[in-house]
Amino acid sequence: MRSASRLFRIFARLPPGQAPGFGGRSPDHMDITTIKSALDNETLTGTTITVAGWVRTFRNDRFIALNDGSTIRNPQCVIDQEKVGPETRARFTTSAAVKCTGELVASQGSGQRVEMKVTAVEVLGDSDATAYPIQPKKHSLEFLREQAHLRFRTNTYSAVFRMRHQVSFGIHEYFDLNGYNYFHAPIITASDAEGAGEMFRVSVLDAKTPPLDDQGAVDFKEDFFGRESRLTVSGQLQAELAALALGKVYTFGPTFRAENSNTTRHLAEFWMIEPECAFMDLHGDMDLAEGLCKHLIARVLKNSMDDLVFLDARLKEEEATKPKEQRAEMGLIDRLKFVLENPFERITYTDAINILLRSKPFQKGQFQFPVEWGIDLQSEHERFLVEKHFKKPVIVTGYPAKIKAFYMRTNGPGDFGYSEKARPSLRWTCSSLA
RNA sequence: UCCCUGGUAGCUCAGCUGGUUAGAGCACAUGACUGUUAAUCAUGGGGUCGCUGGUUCAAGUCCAGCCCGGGGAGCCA
Repeated sequence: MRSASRLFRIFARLPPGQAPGFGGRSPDHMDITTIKSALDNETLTGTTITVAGWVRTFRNDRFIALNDGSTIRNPQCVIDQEKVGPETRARFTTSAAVKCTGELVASQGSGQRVEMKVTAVEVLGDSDATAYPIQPKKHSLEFLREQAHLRFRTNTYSAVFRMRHQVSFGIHEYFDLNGYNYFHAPIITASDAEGAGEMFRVSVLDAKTPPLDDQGAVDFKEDFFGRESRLTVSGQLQAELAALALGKVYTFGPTFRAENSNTTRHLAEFWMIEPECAFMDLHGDMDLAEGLCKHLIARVLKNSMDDLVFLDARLKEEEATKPKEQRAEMGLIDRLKFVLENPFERITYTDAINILLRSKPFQKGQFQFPVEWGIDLQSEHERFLVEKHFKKPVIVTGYPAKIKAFYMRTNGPGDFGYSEKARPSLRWTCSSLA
């Protein structure tokens, strides 16, 4: 292991803007080439390199399919059976850690451009085949969730986490390109953000016998901060203050909600983006939101195509098990491209209600919840607008003030009852991207 | 919290209207294999059918309660 200070000196010597790639070699293991660069960097073909990764399968007593996490692709390392004895070959079990050195040559078999002709192989870590639960086959997400320590070794999880990196990085990239300052709102706070959600309490008081005040209530003056403190549900209030001096800021950090809720869209811990901008109108707000979605999609399509192709196929398999009328019309990649290439629909709340009132599901009485001006849109209404009517992301504005939060801006005196705050109804599309 | 749905081998699942010793693929073990692509072939081991109670000559199968998972709704973002 190189020390942190040594690494820093290596980075420090590089010209600005140049990534320390070392020709595909990582800076902390100078002798090891990532599989991604071995496959993509054609100048490496014909050279001798070393790769290190975990065995996915060992075929025909001869071919190690190796994965190192840099890509979803598993190149095959071809063993010379006269040099690698049966005792060693028996250790190439699924998930064993292996280091291979050899020449990267044009593949003799079909299915890949290059393969490694191994001259030296070392098993760095054995994997007990009788105890290892992940097989080279599709597993259910429920099962993988229970194998929390091993799930990243699967194509599905590793693909998702590589893409999460691309999305997280892209969020910072987008706001930076647009002149926003990354703002860190407090995570432990006394602010309840005007009741945005149920909060987790942060306390060092003894839960069984807390100190009490004169009225018999818990005395939070005795607590760590001298007052009742909780985990943040929103950094909005602090970000607004910063925006009034810095102009443009955004938050992107952990947020906590103690809702008694059990759906895939509700997490107790999630990362939230909150841009705050001085001197911006509603149209700028909508442009910013649409631009962010498209920036992230474009970035993922550019940098994560291997992973998307895999997830696209996985989704198609799952869709095929559903009845025809329940299947999604578009695959994952097609949907991403569709969102990227088409402008988002922008309508007012009143338009949305009118569309719903004229819709087939409403007239046939298929909506579970009533539709009339003044009610809040239910999930089924938003889904109809996005999935059936417009078939693209929709932004609904101009909600009746009565059903929106008080901090949202109204259109002004005389134009009663409307909120000007954009309500990005794109969440259905966005959430299904994940 | 409500609605729907499921729980059978390590994993994914089949098991009809209740009826002999509960099956398949994968995984695992042993053997074979110098061009395989989730390799293949042969042989083998592996089960408290979620739990408890009930109906019945007989329950994986029917009934009730409970536990756990998944999907949806509400809540919320």
